[in-house]
Amino acid sequence: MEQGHARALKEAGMKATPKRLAILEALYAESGYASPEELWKRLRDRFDRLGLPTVYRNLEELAASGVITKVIHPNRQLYYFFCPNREHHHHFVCLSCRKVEDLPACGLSALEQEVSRSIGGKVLSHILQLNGLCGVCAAAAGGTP
Amino acid sequence: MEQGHARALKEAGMKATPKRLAILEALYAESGYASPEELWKRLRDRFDRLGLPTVYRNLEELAASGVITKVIHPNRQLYYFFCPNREHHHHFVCLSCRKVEDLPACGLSALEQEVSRSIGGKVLSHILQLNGLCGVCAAAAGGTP
DNA sequence: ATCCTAAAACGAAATCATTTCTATTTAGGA
DNA sequence: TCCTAAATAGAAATGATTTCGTTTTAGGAT
Repeated sequence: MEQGHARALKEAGMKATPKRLAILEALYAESGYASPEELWKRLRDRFDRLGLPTVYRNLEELAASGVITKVIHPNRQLYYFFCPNREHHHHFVCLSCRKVEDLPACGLSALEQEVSRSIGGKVLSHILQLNGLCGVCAAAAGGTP
Repeated sequence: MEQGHARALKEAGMKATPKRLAILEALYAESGYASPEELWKRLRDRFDRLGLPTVYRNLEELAASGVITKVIHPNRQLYYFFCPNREHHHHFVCLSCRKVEDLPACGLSALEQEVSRSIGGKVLSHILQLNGLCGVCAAAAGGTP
C-alpha cells in the first residue's frame, strides 16, 4: 500500500512527505469517513510533532487533487473518505456507522448537457449523494423498540 | 403575497410572526440565494430590534419545514433560497450570480430503490445539485479575456 | 553525494459563522 | 380577554477552520 499511495501522490503532483503519506494511509485504514481531528488524534503519537492545521491542509489538498473524497454531512463539518475507485461516481453514505459505498454509474452527464443547453449556461460540477442507513444499521434501528 | 406567505407558514405549522413573515418575504424578493446575514442587514431597519440569531433560527426552521431550500455551497456557509415549486425536485445554482433554477424531474427514486435493495439498507435522503454558470454569467466569463 | 528551492509543516493565534442561554415578549387559540 | 407554548433578544460562548510568519524538508539538479 505504501508504494501505491506514494505513487498516487506523485501522480497527483504532490510531494510524498511522511506526514502526508501517513494521513493518506490513516484514511485508507478507516472503514468509513473520518474527520480531520479524528485522523490527527490517531496520528499525532507517531510523530514528535504533527499539527492539526497540517492535517486540515493535507486533507484539503488531497481532496482537491482527487486522491480522496469529501463527504457532505448534515452537520456541515468536514469529513473525508478514501475511495480507490478512480472512475467518476458518487456515494451512498451511512449516517449511522459512516460506511461509504459506491453508487453505480453516474448518469448525470446527459442531465448536465440538457441543463447546459436549456439554461444556456455551463454546468461545472454536480453533487450527488445518497444518505441513509446501511444494512447493519437499518437492522439495528429496526430491531430496537 | 403577504397572504400567501402567511398561509404557507400556517400550513407548515408555524406561527406567522411579523419577523418570520418579513424574513420569508425578504428571501422571496431575492433573485437568488441569500445568506442569513445578508437578509438580516436588509431587514434590521424595518424593526426596532431584530437579532441575527432570530434570522438564523427562522431560516433553519423554514428550511426544516420545507418552505424554503438550503443551498449547498462550496464555501460551506449557509445560504437559502425561496422556491415556490412544491414538487420534489433539485436545482441548478449559478455560483457567480446566485441564480437558482429548477431541474426537471428528479429521477432518483429508482436509484434509491435499487440502492436500498442492493445495500440492504435504507436510503433516507439524497442530495443532488448542479453547480455552474448561468447563461448571463457564462457569456460574461467567456467574453472577458 | 550535495545543493538548492519551492513546497510543506509548525503551532499559536485569530477568525468568524453559527449556536447557546436565560429572560422577556408575543401570537393566536380557548 | 386570558393563557400558554412559541418566538425573540442579545450578549456571550463556541469551536471548527484558517491564517501567519517562521522553520524544515523533499526531491530534482548539479
